[in-house]
Amino acid sequence: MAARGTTIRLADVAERAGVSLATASRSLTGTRGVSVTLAEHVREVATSMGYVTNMHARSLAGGGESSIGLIVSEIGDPYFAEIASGVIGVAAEHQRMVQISHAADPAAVLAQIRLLRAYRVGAIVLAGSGHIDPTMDAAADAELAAFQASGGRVAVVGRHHIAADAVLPDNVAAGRSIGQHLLELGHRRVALVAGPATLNTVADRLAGLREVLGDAVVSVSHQAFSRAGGTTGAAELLALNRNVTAIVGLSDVMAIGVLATLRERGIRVPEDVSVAGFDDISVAADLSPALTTARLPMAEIGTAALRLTMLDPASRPRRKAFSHELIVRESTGPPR
Amino acid sequence: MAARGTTIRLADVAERAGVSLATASRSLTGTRGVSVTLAEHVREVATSMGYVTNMHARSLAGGGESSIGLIVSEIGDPYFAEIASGVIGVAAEHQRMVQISHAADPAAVLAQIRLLRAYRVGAIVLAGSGHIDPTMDAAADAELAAFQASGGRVAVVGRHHIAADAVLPDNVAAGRSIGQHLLELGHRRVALVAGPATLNTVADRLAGLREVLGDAVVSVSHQAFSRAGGTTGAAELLALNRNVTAIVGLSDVMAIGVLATLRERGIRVPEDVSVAGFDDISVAADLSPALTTARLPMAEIGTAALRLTMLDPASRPRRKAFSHELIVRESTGPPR
DNA sequence: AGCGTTTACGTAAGCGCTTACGTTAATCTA
DNA sequence: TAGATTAACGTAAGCGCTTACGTAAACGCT
Repeated sequence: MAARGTTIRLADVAERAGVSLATASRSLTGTRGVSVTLAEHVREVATSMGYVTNMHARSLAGGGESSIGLIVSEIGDPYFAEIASGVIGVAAEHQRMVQISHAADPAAVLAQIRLLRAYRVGAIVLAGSGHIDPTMDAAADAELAAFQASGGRVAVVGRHHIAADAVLPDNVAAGRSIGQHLLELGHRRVALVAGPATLNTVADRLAGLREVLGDAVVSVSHQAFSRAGGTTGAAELLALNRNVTAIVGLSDVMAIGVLATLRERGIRVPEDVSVAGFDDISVAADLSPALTTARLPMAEIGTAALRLTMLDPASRPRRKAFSHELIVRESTGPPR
Repeated sequence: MAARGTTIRLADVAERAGVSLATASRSLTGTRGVSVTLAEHVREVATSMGYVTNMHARSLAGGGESSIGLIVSEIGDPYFAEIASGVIGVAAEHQRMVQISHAADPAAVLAQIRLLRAYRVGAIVLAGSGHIDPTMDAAADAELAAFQASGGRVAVVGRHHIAADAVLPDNVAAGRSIGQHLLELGHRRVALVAGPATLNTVADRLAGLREVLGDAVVSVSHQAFSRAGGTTGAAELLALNRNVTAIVGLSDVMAIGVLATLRERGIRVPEDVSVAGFDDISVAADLSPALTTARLPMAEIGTAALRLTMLDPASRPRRKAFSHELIVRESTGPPR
């Protein structure tokens, strides 16, 4: 909170401009009912005095636009950073602030939703994946439901067990595409380095891969959904020595970890083993070697999510599907 | 704003719990003056009723912790994403929300500072680079000064023309290290692909490079401080055909762009030309080839910036310097 | 010209909360 | 055990703003 009794109130501006508080308020908010010249005058006085609206007071009184809450697992992760970029872009178009929260586990998500509610945000975009087991997200879902019941809007990205607007990346089909691609190249022994099995995103991608690959999936390692998870997953896999000809990371970030481990061990990609990922984060094309991946337009998904919350509240929840695109680059090739 | 007349107020909780508004407030905020058992009872009632504090009201009334404002050029850029991650981490430790704003040019920065002020944030972290010409940032600086005068705290990362806490990455020394490294490898014709010449960050890195490289700098291209800027800068350079043996991008992101253009043209790195960058963003090690760079710990810089704002206000402004570390990887080698 | 409308403002009632100040009962000090 | 603290709670005064309502003047119409 700003201290110092020097804070300039709207009342001060009104007095200095020789008008009532009401007129001053109307002049600044653009509400009609004030002659243009007077309004202009008030605005000049306000500017000259360095007046700054107190959004808290404005919100309390019922005016003002609300801000947007965005919950991500980790903003340092390119996947979420790109979603955030999309969300912030749209928010800025509408003069809305975006409050970003980190929340990696269900308890943290719940806490952040509570906080966002306390801040009376108008909408919440939940970017993290939902869990297969509905009970894990139950508390958070209940909190979101209460938020919606009180007029708040919410949009989730990915499958969640909650009646809210949703942006759905087609993870299953993406998994199929990657699997198909590998199969066509001739791979019959592929390993998967995945994130936590409890996440819908992971489960869906896994389902798509398995559907196409079938018995060709000879190993699945569940690790943290991060680069570090990718490196340990790959290391674990190598220790198993299952003679795989391809490894797919369940996200590009994980695939980057896989690539790192492989490089470290002197295993060539794609000559010795092929590697693929999901998402097509922007650096995917610049990796060593450039990563084959199933592109899902994260920034667009972010903008779409926020846009959903801004539509007319009627006939919700809405869902918007996003299809993927297989991007074949250098990290995949025929098996030896 | 939440709609529906169903909103549960603290007064409702107080009534239901059979206590006064004041006691209810004290129970929830932890203020002493209430017997532990009564406070506990009130809290239970509040929870059972699904009460959610109205932060706007709380802030207006003078209680409550304020949130943090963070201004970045583009959250999708790993450089800023890592800073943001650091800031959000510290903020979470203190139960503070972080409001993130995108602002790429001085006018946008000014607008965002105004908005942040309106939201009565307690502190503002300005992550974007300052400009060489003080007049470009004059308006924003004045706004920040006013913010500080009214009790707000501000921390900037990098050189800015304002009396505020600052975290200073040693860009000049980083430039020297990169230059030195190239010189030692035997390079005598190096090109620089830089961001806007008006930015302090660019100017400082440039100064360090020039100090060491001297006449060895045969070309400097100023582009957008982004991957795209890197690609066009490299393309421009290639068109000039100056026979350079090394190219340094003024940031890793730009270097990535350079690498992309080189790869596209079939120019090998580092055999045909060496490439280096700045920052050591987390993917730098995973590039093709792994990028030699001057590491500046962005996440730490983010946490340090926010921490500065939380210190005792006395004896400010403070400045905290961050030194760099030369990370030699595969993208640099002796010239042909 | 007379009456209803609209326009331009002022007055004042909150929005939901914290906290200074009072009041009473319980605890302590000498 | 009387007087002084202290603890536990209630009362009420705002925090800075928006907006419903009221009023007076200006405007429109027949």
